[in-house]
Amino acid sequence: VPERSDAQIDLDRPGLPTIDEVAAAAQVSKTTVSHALSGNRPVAAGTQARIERAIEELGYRPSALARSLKLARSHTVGLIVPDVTNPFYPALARGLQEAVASYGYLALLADTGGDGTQERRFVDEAVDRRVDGLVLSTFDLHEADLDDAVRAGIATVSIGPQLSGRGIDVVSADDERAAGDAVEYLLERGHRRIATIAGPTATTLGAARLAGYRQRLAGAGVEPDPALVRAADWTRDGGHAAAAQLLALAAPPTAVFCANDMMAIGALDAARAAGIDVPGQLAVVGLDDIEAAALVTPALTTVRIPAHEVGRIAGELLLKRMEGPRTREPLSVPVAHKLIVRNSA
Amino acid sequence: VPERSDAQIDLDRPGLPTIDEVAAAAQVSKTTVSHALSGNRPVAAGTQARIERAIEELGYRPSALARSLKLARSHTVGLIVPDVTNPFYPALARGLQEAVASYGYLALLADTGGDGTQERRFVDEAVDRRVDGLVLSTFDLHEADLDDAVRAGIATVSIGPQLSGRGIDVVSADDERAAGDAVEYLLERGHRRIATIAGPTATTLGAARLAGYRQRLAGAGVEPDPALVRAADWTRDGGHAAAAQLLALAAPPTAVFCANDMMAIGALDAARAAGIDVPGQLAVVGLDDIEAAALVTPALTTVRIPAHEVGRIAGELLLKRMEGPRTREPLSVPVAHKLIVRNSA
DNA sequence: CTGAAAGCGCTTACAG
DNA sequence: CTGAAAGCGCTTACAG
Repeated sequence: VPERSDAQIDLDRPGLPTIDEVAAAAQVSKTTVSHALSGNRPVAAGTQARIERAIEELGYRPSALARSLKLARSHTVGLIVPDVTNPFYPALARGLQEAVASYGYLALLADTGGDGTQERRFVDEAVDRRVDGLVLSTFDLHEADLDDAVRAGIATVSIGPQLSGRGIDVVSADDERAAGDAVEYLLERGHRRIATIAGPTATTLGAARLAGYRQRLAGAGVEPDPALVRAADWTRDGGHAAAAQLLALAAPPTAVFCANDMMAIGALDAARAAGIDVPGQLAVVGLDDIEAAALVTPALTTVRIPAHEVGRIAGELLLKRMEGPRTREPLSVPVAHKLIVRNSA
Repeated sequence: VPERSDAQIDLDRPGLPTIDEVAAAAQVSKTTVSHALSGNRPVAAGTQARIERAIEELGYRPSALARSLKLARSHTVGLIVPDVTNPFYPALARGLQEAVASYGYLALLADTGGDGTQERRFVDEAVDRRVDGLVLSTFDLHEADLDDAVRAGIATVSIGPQLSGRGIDVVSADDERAAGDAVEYLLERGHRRIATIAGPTATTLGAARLAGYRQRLAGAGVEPDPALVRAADWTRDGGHAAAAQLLALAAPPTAVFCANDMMAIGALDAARAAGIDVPGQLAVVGLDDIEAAALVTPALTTVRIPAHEVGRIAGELLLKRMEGPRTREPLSVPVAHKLIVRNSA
């Protein structure tokens, strides 16, 4: 007669079974159950089989909470971004996710809306939950806001240079040059009256891209016109409104460099609404190369920053610190950008 | 001489201080530190002050991990959505977040890309991490996939009716009627050749909205034409491609009902690319009323499903189960939809 | 008003 | 090849 454990999934008892219940059902110690699960120590074949059957029958799922507390590693990384509806960030999230998943880490996504209070709140939350790693794409965070995270030994990487120092790794495109290259292309096409729709200039990112615009224009000996510089909030809506103002000028620009693709797509909307031909009457260049850039009409000429790769690199930097030795000089990994010529300029 | 604790933030010792270190610094037991923090028991004013000073000086942050293990509540809710770049879902996430935040819960966001494997993976992850609540906006999940979650006592709410049963609460618009009302509006405007760009018809949501289209057309005595029914993948890109096919028909439609706004915006793109006037030559109606619907040109006529409110209600259902008595009949909360007439139809 | 001790569910050094 | 026990960092029933 084959012996059958009478362990069964008990639907009356609330909660999931614990390792002790599995041990009892398989008639071994929980030490052995733990090793059967982890493979950290050899377990006799028959014992292994009994344990696996018990796990199956009880529907056992180890508590990641208890495991994390014991091991002092949560196998979780946090990703804080300003706007999940901007496809740049989900692409980055996927790159990160893929990089860390094979090492058993889960990436948690937090959307701050670019609000500094929310940014700090999520960092605190991440510290309290003892994430192992943190990737920050933030606008209003300062190094001091990360003191607890650093002290907690949380591996941290900043997307963009604004949070270097304190042992924080950085992965970053050269935003100033990327913006400059976009402007350069417009200059090459013969444009001289080139506007920009900048991001919020109080942010490091917005300032860098604006600087690239100004510097390249100056390099070409083009007189800067303050009326051609508008700041918006990185969104399509913001880009639309800023472009509408530019088009209403007595002397409107013949081209506009938008500091990200979402605003560039908004500029396309504005041109269409005003009956302005793109690129005939207004050339539009973006920055990022989100997936939608290729899909809009006209397809957007832009400078590609490889979001997925940025996420992947951030994940690899995290893994080096999470899996490797604790102290290392902070790394800064540059990411190459690339002009993508389509139909809008 | 005022006595000063010599407790200091020790930057050499890795990791955050524990409650024991705070207790030692404040010269009390950790029991008292715990109560000073929670307020669950009165603490003498002087003691409280000493503890607070020690916490401050040491930079103590309680471990949510240890707390969760002890209390068997993680104060975390998970939200699983198919596509964060569709603004409907971030809006829903914000509604959920706001509802649960005041009770001390954090909402974790997972983006599956509509992939069933990812959906199951995130549910398992949520169970392993012992989240207290789970909100599911999924396409390929079945009730059996939630057995572990239910057994773990995780409060669960489904956005849409596809996961009712097993004690799961539901918050749902009447998708069939919402779609029907969109079609009704087109009928009232005199259209008879009405196409639809449906969602994936294998999904409950896609099927319901398609059924609404068919049923209302039949009710009006309009002969159904299979050539006017196209399925796409809920994205702007998908909507663009489907609309292009519709417009290339020998007998193109005079109106199209799109099963969500993102596809409707894609249809607008396609019409523009083909030089088709909207609404003159093609009326376009969407469904959802995402923020962008009001911003596109022409502004989208659509049927509003209040994403933020859906999220809020989901949060309230969760809270009832998480904070209240364990067993209750599953609830199903209907959400009202509403036709929003703008310029595209 | 305060503390010693047990226990949440795991992992692993130590022992046999 | 396997087990008893300690311990991760908290909370709380029990006791004084």
